[in-house]
Amino acid sequence: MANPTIKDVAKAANVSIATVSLVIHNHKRISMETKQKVLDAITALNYHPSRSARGLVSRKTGNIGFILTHDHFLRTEPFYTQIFMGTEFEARENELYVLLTTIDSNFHEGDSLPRFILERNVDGMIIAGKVPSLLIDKLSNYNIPIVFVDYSPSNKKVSIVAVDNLHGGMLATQHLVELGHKKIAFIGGDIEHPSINDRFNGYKLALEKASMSLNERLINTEEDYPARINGYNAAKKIFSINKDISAVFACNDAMAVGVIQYLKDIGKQIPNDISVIGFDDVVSENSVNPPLSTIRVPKMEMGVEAMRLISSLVKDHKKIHKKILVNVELVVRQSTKKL
Amino acid sequence: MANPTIKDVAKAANVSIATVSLVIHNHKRISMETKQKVLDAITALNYHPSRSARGLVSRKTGNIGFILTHDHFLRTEPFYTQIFMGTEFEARENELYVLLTTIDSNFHEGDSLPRFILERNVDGMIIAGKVPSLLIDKLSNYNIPIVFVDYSPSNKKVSIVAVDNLHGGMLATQHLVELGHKKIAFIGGDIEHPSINDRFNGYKLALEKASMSLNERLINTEEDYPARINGYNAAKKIFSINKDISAVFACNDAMAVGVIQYLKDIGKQIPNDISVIGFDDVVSENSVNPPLSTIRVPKMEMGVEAMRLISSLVKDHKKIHKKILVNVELVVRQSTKKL
DNA sequence: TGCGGTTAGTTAAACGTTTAACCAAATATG
DNA sequence: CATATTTGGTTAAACGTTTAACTAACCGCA
Repeated sequence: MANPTIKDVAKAANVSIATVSLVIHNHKRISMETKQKVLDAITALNYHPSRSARGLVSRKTGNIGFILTHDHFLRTEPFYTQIFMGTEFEARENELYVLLTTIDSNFHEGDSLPRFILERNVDGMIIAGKVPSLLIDKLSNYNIPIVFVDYSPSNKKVSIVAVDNLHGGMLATQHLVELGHKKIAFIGGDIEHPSINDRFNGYKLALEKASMSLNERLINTEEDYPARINGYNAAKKIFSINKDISAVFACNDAMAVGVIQYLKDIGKQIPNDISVIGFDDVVSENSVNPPLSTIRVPKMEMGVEAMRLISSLVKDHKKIHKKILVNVELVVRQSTKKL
Repeated sequence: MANPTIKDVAKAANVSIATVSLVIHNHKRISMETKQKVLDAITALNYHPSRSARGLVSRKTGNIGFILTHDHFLRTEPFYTQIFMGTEFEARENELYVLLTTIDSNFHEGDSLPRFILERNVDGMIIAGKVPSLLIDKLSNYNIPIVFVDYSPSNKKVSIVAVDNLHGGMLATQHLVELGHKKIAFIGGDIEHPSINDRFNGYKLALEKASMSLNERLINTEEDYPARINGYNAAKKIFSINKDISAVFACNDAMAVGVIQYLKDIGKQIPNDISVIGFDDVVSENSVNPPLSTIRVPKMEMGVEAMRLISSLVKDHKKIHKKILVNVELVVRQSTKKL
C-alpha cells in the first residue's frame, strides 16, 4: 500500500486502532498473541506512523534545532561543521532529526527568532559557538530545553558541552616548555571569549608551574577575532618588539597558520628558528608546511555528546543542568622542535 | 501567551477560526476590515501556525530531505558540505527546512530507507553525489519529487543540477595548451562516474581542437576513486613510464594535491618543472604550495539551485523534469606556468 | 415585490495519531 | 456462589489546522 495509516493496520490485524498504537508503544496490557498479529500486519503493510500526526497529539516533533551564527557556519575550517556532523550521527541513534539554522551575529530587539521555535517544530535545541546574549534571553522564554556547545553565557545555569580549554592551554605551553623554550609568546583574539580566556589561563598556569615569569611583551590578545589574518598581524606586532622569541602558542589553528605565514615572510624557518603550536586541530595534516603541532579538540564527539544530552533532556523532561567537559590531546607534528 | 493557537487568535479578533486561516492564506473572500483585525490579533499574540497541525491536514511538512552517502559527508574537502550550505540558505527563503541523512554507499535489498521518507516527513528530496542505484529505485516508488545534484542515474528522466564538466575539462586543458604544453597528462579515478568521464571528454575535445593527438600513455584512469592518495599513486605510475610530461590535469583537486605531493617527493619543482591543474576548487588558497590552479565549481550556488528547483517542484506539483547546468570558471593560481 | 447573484463569513469534517476512561470476560477471593 | 479484581482490549475525545459546503445579508433588476 502506498501510505498505510494506523487504520489500515487495524483493519488488517482485525483490532482497533488503539490496540495498534498500544502495540507500537509496547504497552503491557496487550497479549503476546495480539501483539504478534499487529506486528505482522505492520511489517506486511510496511507501516510507519506519520510524524505530523504524532507531533500534533504528543507535542513531540522528533526534531532538534541547531543554531549557530552565520559567520561560524561559513568559516572555512570545519570546526562547527564537524560538531554538526556529530549531532547528525547521534540524532539517527535517537530517532531524531536536526534542523539547522543560522542567525546573524548581531541580533537586535525585534529580529525574529528561528522559525522552528515559533512554529513549535523542535523539541529541543543545540546552540553552537558564541551567539548574542539577547538571542539567548529570548530563546530562554520558550519552554524548550537548550544545550550549549563550546560556549555558554557565563551568568546562567545551563547545560553545556565544553572543551577543557584550560587543560589544553597548559598542555600546549608545557610542550613548549619541555622542548626547552624560554621565551614563549601567546597570541589570542577576542580574549573576552571564555574559551580563549581559558586557553590563556592555561598558558599562565603552565608558566607558573615551570617557575617562569609572565612577560606582558610576549602576549598579544588585542586582535578582534581569532582568524588567520589576525594571527599574521599579531605576529607582526609581537615580533617587531621582541627579537628573542623562540616559540609561539597561538590560541587556535587559524591564528597559528597566520603566524607561520608571517614568520616565513620575514625569512624564519619553522620549526628550526621558531616553534609554533595551535589549538583545535582543524587544518589537515598536509595543508600547511610544516604540519602543525596542535591541541586536538574532539569535534565530532562534542556533537555526539550534545545530541545525547539534549535527547535525554527532552525525554526525561527534567530541568537538570549538566556540564560535559570533553578532553583534549596534544598532537605533536613538525612545527615544534627542541630548542 | 505561551503558545497561542488559531483559536486564541479567533477569540481575540472575534471571528471564527476559519476566518483566521483564510486571512493567513490570503484568501480573497475576506474584507480588508476583518483582515486587518485578524492580522492585528496575530501580531498581538505573536501567533505562528503549528507545523505539525498544518502538516497533518495539508500533507505538506515544510521539510526537504537531503541524502548523501556516509563517505561523501565525511570527506575532508568541503564539496558536499558547501552544497548542503547552499540548500540551507535557500531553504530559509522558501520557508523550508532541510533534513540531512546519510546512507551507506553499498545499499542492499532490505536495508531501510531514510526515516523521513517512511514517516512522510519531507515534501521532496535532494540527492547529492553518487548513490547506489538500488536506493534510487526504491525512492522513486514513493511519490515524492527528487532533485539530483552533481550526479544522476544515466538511464532515467530526472531533475538535476549538474556541473558543466565537459566545458570545465576543456577549460583546464586549453589553459595548459595555451601555456605551450605539449605533453599533457590526464589523471582520473572512477571513470565510470559521469562527472569524471565528462571531464575526461573535455580533455580529449580540447586536444582535438588544438590538433594534438591523444596519447594513451599520458592517461591514467585506473584508480578506484579520486582521492589524494590515488592521485599520488597515479602520478607515480604515469611518470615512471613517461619522462617528458610537462603538465598534468587531475580530475579533481584532491588528486591534484596527491600529484603535487608525488612530484615534490621526486624532486620536481612546481610549476617550474611541471604544471598541475585540478578541478572543483576545494583546497583553500594557502593550504597547498604552490596555490593550485583549478576549475572552480560554484558549490553553494548548486545547493541554492537544487533547493529552488525542489521547492518549485513541490509547490507546483508538476511532474516536469528540469536540468540545470551550472557554469565553471578557470582559476589561475600558481601551479601552472608557461612552458 | 420577488428572485438571482454576490459578498463575507461560519460550520463542520477531516487529517492520523495518542491516551484517558470505560467495559466485558476471565479469574481470584472469602 | 456471589463478588472483587485482573486482564485485554475498545471507544471516543483531543491535538491545531485546512477547506468544502453552507448560509445570512445585502444588492440590483425586472
